[in-house]
Amino acid sequence: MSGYDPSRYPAVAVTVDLVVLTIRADELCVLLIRRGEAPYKGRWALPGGFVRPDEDLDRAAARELHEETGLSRDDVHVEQLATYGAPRRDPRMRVVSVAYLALAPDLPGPRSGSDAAAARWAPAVDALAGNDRLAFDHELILGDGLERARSKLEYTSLAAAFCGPEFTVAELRRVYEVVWGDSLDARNFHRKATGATGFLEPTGTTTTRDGGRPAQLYRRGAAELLHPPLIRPAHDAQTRT
Amino acid sequence: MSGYDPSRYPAVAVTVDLVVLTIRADELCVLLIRRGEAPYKGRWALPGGFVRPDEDLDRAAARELHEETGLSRDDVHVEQLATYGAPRRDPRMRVVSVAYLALAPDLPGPRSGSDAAAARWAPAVDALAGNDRLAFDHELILGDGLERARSKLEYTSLAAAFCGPEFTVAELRRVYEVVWGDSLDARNFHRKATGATGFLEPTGTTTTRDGGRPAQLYRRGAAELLHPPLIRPAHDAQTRT
DNA sequence: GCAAAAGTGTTCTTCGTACACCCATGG
DNA sequence: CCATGGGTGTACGAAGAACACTTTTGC
Repeated sequence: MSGYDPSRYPAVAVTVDLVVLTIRADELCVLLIRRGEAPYKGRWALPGGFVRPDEDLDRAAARELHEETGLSRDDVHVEQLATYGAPRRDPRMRVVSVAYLALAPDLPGPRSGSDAAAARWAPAVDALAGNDRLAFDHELILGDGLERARSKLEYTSLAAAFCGPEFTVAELRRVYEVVWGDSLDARNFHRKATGATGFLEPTGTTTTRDGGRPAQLYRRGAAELLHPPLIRPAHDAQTRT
Repeated sequence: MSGYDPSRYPAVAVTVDLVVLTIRADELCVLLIRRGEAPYKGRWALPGGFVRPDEDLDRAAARELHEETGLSRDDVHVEQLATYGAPRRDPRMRVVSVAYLALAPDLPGPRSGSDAAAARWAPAVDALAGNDRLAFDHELILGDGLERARSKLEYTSLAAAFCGPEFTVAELRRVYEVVWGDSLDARNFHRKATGATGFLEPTGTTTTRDGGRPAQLYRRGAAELLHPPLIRPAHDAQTRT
């Protein structure tokens, strides 16, 4: 890194953009904001905003998340996804955007925040392949976020971030089924999920909210990584050479 | 993203930093540059530099890599690692750095580029835990890079990026052993590596450069992801509950 | 009782591991 | 012919998939 010459390296704006995912009505949904200003006025976009002068990137992401959803970092899993900086991705000026992935439980309470003209939860697949394209390169970002979420469910305890503080094994299984778009054997899933060390912590109480026999309630355990992992069904896709 | 007001959001500089890894003499090594200017003058740092006004981030990383090593993108695997933007990580000004991970084969040819005062390949573990600390937050970045490399070897064909264009199974195995710091059963490794679909493509020729019976030479195959993956030995670390 | 969902047991197969063994070269 | 590493065969045990079966609720 040599000396910094402002005339040679003009100002760059740094933003954070959020891929906020949740599960509503057995669908994987992403939070979208309708843009109230040009460019892309009226189009849907991922929530986000400028990083403030003395603000860490993670903090900026948490702040934006709170502004748009009212959620705090304790309720939601947030992690950095990737950074997007193509020269003309924003027509106004050079904008480098650090994207974050957030996984939230389905929140029945208040949703929209302050400055957003309109916000909605859109089914993730519709947002990716729908008729009205997202603003900027946000479909690219969303695609990367979905891929990250899908693969991280396999080897981390992240699926629990989609559930409330207490949940049943069946509710957890629905998370996997919705995110992977695949059905799983309830019996084997139960064994694997309860068998993975540090994944689930029984609360001792039960619930019948899913119907049928009362189910044990669990909290998320301390483990971040799953041993052994839950493997996504192979779907016998390719056979090469 | 609301309107942009330069007085409220002052200039931010964006740089790329590179974690360039290679294997030399059975050690995982990282490329370091000695800084010729303040801050951290005289200290070792990861190679990197400012992103140019009309330059994509990936392109900036490739350019810096070429400047420092002479390597082009065809020889080396390069991928984005993460972005670091703590407010005071650079004492001069706000600098957001997009870090890249590069995996290169051991190059016997020319090494140092143009503007680097001094460059060296340092064993990665020494650079992380050595007596002279790296400049800026580069130890944090290096640590993340090493972790990424180690885990990606399991489920991608990335290990081949450490080898030359043609290599033997034993040479590939050495890569895994060095990166993971573990010894692997040569016979089982052979079966798994040659059995993974699209991982290795036999050239038809053999070599005796490793001694003993001639070994088949391979090129990297088309597959990016390994099916099935090569699993890192468990080392029977934890046994819980 | 019946439907519905939770949870357990069992069988079969597949896969990882350990290691015996043979192959092809250089010296 | 012997040392060295390449490569194959095999046996055993662990883990995953499929599914029969029992348990406990609501209606």
